[in-house]
Amino acid sequence: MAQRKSPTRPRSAAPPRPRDAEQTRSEILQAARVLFATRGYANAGMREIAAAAGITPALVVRYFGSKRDLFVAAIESDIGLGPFLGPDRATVGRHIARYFFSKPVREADVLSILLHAAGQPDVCDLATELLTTRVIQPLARWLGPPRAEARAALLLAIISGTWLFRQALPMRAFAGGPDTALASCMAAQIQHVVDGPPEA
Amino acid sequence: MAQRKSPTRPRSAAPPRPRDAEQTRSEILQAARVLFATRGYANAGMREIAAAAGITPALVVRYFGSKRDLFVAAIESDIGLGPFLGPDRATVGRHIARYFFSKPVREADVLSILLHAAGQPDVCDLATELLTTRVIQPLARWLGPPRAEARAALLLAIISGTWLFRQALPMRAFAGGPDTALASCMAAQIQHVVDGPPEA
DNA sequence: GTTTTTTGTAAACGGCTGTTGACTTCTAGC
DNA sequence: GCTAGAAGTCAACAGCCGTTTACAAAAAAC
Repeated sequence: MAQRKSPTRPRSAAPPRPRDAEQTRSEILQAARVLFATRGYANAGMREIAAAAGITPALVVRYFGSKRDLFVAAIESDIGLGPFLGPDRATVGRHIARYFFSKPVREADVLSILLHAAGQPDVCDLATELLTTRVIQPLARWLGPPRAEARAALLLAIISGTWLFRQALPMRAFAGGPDTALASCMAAQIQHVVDGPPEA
Repeated sequence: MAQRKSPTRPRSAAPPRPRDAEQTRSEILQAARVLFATRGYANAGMREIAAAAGITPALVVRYFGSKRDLFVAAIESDIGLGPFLGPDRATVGRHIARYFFSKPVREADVLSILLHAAGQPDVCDLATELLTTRVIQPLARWLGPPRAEARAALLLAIISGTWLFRQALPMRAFAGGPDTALASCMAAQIQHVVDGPPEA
């Protein structure tokens, strides 16, 4: 029988992962973003997240406290349309559409994560607050009158709806790249809302 | 101590529900629609659905077999934009917007249920198939060229995004009635897609 | 070289889940 | 009235969940 050198590490086939707290922490966050985005808050389990990060679920708890706190940490870092809200208003529709349709399907994204928070009692309040203060309000300020808030909300709905069917379900009709007819339709539609009030 | 007349019904304060299989079945379906729509497929439990219908979870299983089959039964009855796809194309945007913004927040709706299917491995295939065959394809036929399918997908995204933020999260910015600025913006936006290709 | 702190694992906890089988209770047919 | 079957309840199952506790190993401090 093969002798085992130590009872706690029976085989050294997998080398012991180098202990680096900072990298482990970021790997947990990355795994959480991917799984929250693709499977939703309820369906992404702690064991699944831990396995994707290559560690043990107990360690996830030790790093982030609880699943809800991990969710908060996964989305509070980067959210918002800030990079698009520059002075060039004439091409913002094309830029946004190109950005979203260039990302590969099923990639982690803050918007997907927030959409999956719908219906989860313990995180949907957080999601609505973040979407209001970090997306709708800055967008409304950038759009300006008339009907700034309504147009901002409509833009959020267009982008989120497209993103939802592309990333979360996902549907084949939304699967193409940035040169599809759908991407250009979306660009024109966004631009139409940005340019002016869609009704007198 | 108060004597109990029978061990199986200790108190007759609540009269025994009249036994009507057909009505019970429809009450289960209604409760399932409401809870699937508001809490999502994963978070709506069988016990919760049964309690909302006034019965026992075992009875739900006996009527519908499993949770997934109940989900199928709850959505397959009514789905589609059929009622709106009439010959009058000039006002369809206003009609759709008025319809959606007239429904009270948190009411059961097939669209909400389908959106909540995102990320659930056992039902999202069914959701994408239903949305494709019952919504996108009829809508594309009704719209006609050019870019029929892309425009249909975009319309689905606009409606679903608005509906998601209004019903599922829900966000205050989407909470108003059919006379709000957002409703009229949405109507104009839908009409813009229906009327013609948003880009040459 | 020894001790302390950090980084990680292993196993278990209570609680909730969908589902099942055995059991009552009401109702319709004879 | 009696009985067969439908309608419904009850208690329990196995399995998964997030979380906790106890412990091992690596790194750092002294």
